[in-house]
Amino acid sequence: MAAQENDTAIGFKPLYAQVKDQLIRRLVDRTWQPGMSLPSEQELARQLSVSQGTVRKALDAMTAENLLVRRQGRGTFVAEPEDSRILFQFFRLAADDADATGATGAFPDSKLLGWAQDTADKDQADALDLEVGATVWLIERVRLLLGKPVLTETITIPADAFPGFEQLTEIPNNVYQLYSARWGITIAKADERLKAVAATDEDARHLKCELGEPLLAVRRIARDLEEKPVELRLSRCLTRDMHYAANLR
Amino acid sequence: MAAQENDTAIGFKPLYAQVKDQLIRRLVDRTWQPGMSLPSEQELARQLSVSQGTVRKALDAMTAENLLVRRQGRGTFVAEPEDSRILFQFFRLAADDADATGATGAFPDSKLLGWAQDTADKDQADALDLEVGATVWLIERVRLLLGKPVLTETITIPADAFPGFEQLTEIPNNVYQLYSARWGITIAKADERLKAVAATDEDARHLKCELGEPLLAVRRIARDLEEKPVELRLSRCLTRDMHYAANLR
DNA sequence: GAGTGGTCTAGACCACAAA
DNA sequence: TTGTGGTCTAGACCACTCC
Repeated sequence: MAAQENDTAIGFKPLYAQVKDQLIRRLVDRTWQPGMSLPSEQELARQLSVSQGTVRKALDAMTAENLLVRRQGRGTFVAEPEDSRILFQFFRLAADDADATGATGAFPDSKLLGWAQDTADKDQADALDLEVGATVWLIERVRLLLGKPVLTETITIPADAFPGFEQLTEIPNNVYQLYSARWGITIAKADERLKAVAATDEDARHLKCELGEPLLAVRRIARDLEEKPVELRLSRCLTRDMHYAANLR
Repeated sequence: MAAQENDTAIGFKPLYAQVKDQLIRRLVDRTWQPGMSLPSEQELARQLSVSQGTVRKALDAMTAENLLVRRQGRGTFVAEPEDSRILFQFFRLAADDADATGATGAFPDSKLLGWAQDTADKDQADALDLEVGATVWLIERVRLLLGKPVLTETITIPADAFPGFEQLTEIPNNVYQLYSARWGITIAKADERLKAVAATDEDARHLKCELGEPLLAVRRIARDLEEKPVELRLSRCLTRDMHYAANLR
């Protein structure tokens, strides 16, 4: 492989980790785009001058991180942000009578309240690694399940990372699909912080609930393939007949 | 390995999965107890008549599930329910000013409110796979961080699974440690459901908060090595200066 | 120095999908 | 039939720990 013989240096990485880094680089630079198939293990091993087993270890790790999808007999593919996966991976709200895995079965509909340009305040700037005052886009939506409003969400994204955003005429339900298709941005992981809060006037209006009713507030920072924060999403969820599912292991 | 040649049968499992099952059986029957070291990979491979690579794959999987701890040069050990691991793995509440990984740094203190025997209602019975009316133990505690009450918790466990529970004179802070040491029960994973609720009279008294203040309600079902539910834990958390951390990937 | 897990290799055979 | 990923094997060398 492309010679990385730092053995005693602190920056040492095993070969398979170096291979993984190389492969992720190809995802970042869009050499391999969502849906495309990668070369076979044998071919990659030859290209990188490592054994097939080492390539496999890198591919397995990336598959575990939902970056790739492997199908026996067919090949290895770059994961796509289809509704079903995004739903399972990033939408942890489920009806109380659904099963334990956390999938709702249906993608929540969206009612767009509006979107506009703004400047980042301290909180947004910290979350997105921006300067205070940097230009951002705000998107406000109410999301519905089976026709009923279940949460409001405010999405903040840096204008710099999404050039031409102002030309959009509509915001699709699945914005991660949009980020990928329009700007080549892959959301790879997200960190969420949950709190219980009281419904404000505005919450009550949007969610048709009582003023002061307890809501689940979720603060999500979504990151791209390089762990760079690219989206801040604040949600406020009605949890009368719903719950947020988490699996600890 | 102990001959399991069902190839076309629907119950087919790869060798390494069969090996893993075998090893877990030895954890369940306490052949290997927390803190003990396992035989070396070579030795296990010989015992089970498989290659070292196959054993390794099983061991790696179990390590990923926090059942084992491997230390280069020393050996492979059965994971212990020490405070630091339990804290990191099962306690997702953190102060807002802590870092993003979800560790609080300190194990929350406990103020025991009492424990008593009771009979399982429908909800408890469903959660723990019991008959309605089965005998259970209830434990009520308030937990404190830096001296301040942050949550109340009600633990329900089946009396059958914890014989001699009535002889306890105190309940330690880390009950998973107790389950392990006293009854050989290992908590391997847990599913949590979160909701926002309003503080009741009792909540307000225990947490020194306002009546009706929004609290984060966490319903945890903890499972043993065989995925059997062994504990139901209902928590109600003050999240004014705290949050529940979740990582989505 | 002996023994352990961590990494890497090379090659075999299988199940599966597509042509 | 061909090519893919999935499994399994056998053996090498390294880094680390303990004696």
